[in-house]
Amino acid sequence: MEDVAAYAGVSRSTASRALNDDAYVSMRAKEKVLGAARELGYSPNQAARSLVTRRTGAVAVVLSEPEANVLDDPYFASVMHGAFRELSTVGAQMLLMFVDTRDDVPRTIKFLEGGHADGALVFAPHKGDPLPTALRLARIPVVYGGRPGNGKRGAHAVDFDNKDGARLAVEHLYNSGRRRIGTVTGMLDHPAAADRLEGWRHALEAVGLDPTDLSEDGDFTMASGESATAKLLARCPDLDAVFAMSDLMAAGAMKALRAAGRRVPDDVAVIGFDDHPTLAPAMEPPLTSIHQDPRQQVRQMVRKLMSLLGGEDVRPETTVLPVTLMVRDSA
Amino acid sequence: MEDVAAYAGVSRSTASRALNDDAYVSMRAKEKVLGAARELGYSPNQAARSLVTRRTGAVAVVLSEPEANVLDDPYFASVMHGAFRELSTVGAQMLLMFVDTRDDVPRTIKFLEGGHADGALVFAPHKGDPLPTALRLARIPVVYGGRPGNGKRGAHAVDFDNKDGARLAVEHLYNSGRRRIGTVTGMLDHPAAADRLEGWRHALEAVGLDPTDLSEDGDFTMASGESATAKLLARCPDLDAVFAMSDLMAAGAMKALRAAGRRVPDDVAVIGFDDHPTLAPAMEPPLTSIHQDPRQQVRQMVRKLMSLLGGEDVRPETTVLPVTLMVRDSA
DNA sequence: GAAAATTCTGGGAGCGCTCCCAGCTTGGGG
DNA sequence: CCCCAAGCTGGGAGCGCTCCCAGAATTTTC
Repeated sequence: MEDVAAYAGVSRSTASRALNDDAYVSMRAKEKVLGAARELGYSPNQAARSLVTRRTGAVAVVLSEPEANVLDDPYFASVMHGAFRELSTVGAQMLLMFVDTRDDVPRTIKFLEGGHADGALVFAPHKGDPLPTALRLARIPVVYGGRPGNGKRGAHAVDFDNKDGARLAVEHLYNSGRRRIGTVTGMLDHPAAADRLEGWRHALEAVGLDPTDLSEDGDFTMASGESATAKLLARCPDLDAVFAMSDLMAAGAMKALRAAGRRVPDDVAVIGFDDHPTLAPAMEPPLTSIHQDPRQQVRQMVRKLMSLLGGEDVRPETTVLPVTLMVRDSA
Repeated sequence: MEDVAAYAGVSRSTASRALNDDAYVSMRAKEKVLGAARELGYSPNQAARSLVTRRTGAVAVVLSEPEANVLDDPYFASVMHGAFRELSTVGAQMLLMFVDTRDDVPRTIKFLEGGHADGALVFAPHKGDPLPTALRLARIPVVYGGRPGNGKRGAHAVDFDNKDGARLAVEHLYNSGRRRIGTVTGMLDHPAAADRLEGWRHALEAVGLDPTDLSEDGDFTMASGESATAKLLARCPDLDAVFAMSDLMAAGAMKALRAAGRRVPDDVAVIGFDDHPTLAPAMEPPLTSIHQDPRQQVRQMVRKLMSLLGGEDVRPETTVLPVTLMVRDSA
């Protein structure tokens, strides 16, 4: 920077101010500095800057989820890409971290404490996940994607309206004449799955149907969707609708239904959750699904984190994003 | 650190040495320092360390690929996760960057030049991608995943044996009696697709078959696999096998075949490429595919990058990883 | 048992930047 | 015409660490 300043004929201080467009720099000086920087191919040393500003310009994106789920669920791909784009717009770098095993937790905390990142965006912590507690102790600015599992107050989060999504699904099925509406859940220690289950149950009861025996547990994978649906079918041969808590499980459900000789949607209707832009319309038949927009979720999360980092005294709360029903052919 | 040193009753220097387990520190001093650090909950300031060592401890993972592909192709999910795990083992952080548009290139370069990362792992640059050239000019240590598009010498890369994969597919199909073996390509400006196409053509010619009219261009997406297969079928109604250059396109091919009333594998055999651990076996029928191991690729890439960063004078070369044929039911 | 080698320690310098403060310049109001 | 506020500039300090070097403590060697 010294060189740039010399080349521009100003002092280090003025150069620094110009480069960071601070107040109190004359137009002339600013232009000269910027020109000099360009000509000299100068780019500031991030480490030195961080050392004094105590900001790294990086945000950690933490996926606290078993490996298999993150790998297969296209929802996470959307999240990662959305996070990158949103962080780009605020000039932040994206540090990606996976937390698969319990061993990863201390390492992640250690890292975050080391000041490598200014804050973190944490996705999908499930019930009993030690990460949120550790994070809170470490006093690191964190925004959660989805309601943090261990119902802690005082967390900043952006969630989808999972309960309402389930209601939309059930009502749509009910209105098209279905009366035996089963569900294939996600892992129930996962708040989203728990909320969807609750929404499903309430919606059934609201229209006077009995949820007993109509729920089978899955784990968000396609294979689990298939086996859960098979079990459901064995237990309730008169099943006429399946609400799967992810598109991937809906795909599994369709496989099971096909294997059992049921036609979709003629014999059994299927509704998914996620409305993944390529997966859902590509299915056979195209999947009716609860639409949620991960990009919007990430945008809100980034916004929240930024105001947190900006020192604003944001009240910790969970922002709930609406979901909608996307009707295609499967229901 | 000063505090830790004082608490341990040694000097700053000794504390630093102990923390970085340098040579020439007595056991006693080391233990005291480590103990003090633990008790005081000290964790070193990365920025200060970077400033003097000129190392950040972070590696950028760059996905130079159109958005849609990265989002949908489960191959990239495997790559990201593998990269994280491999980088973890060498204590490096993972900075994720997507390069979708031409505008992203200068920003990416700027960033890497700024010394935010020690090196980069760059995936899937296609022909005409300006990134590799820019990267070379910037003298940043880079290892490519897949052969870099613009056939530059002097690049470090880890690729799969795409030609041989195509050969394996064709030979398997030929040996099971298929004689009209079509292919659905990926984007041909993508080296992997180009190599697979060449392998397919050579293999056909090697057994005395004519590749004319039997190739249709796709772009690695499921939709393109479907439409390309439909076109292939229209042109060559006697088609009895499809070699799709990705599992996702194989899924599309199956859809098209089903729509045309062809049975798989009875009428038309289908082989994919990637052998994605959850996608391929989940298909109906389970997909025969060319198996490649992204984890192994990433491991080699990280190893290469590390020796590059370690100052070793590694000869730039493309390491070629073998692929195998995974036989399931579709062919 | 002294000299030489070896292991260990502490202080000083400096990495490249931002921030604070003092000072210098300009212009407008009393 | 002087004073004071506001706009702008430059130098000094210091962020928290690692590295270098000189010197102290310990061991080895003849």
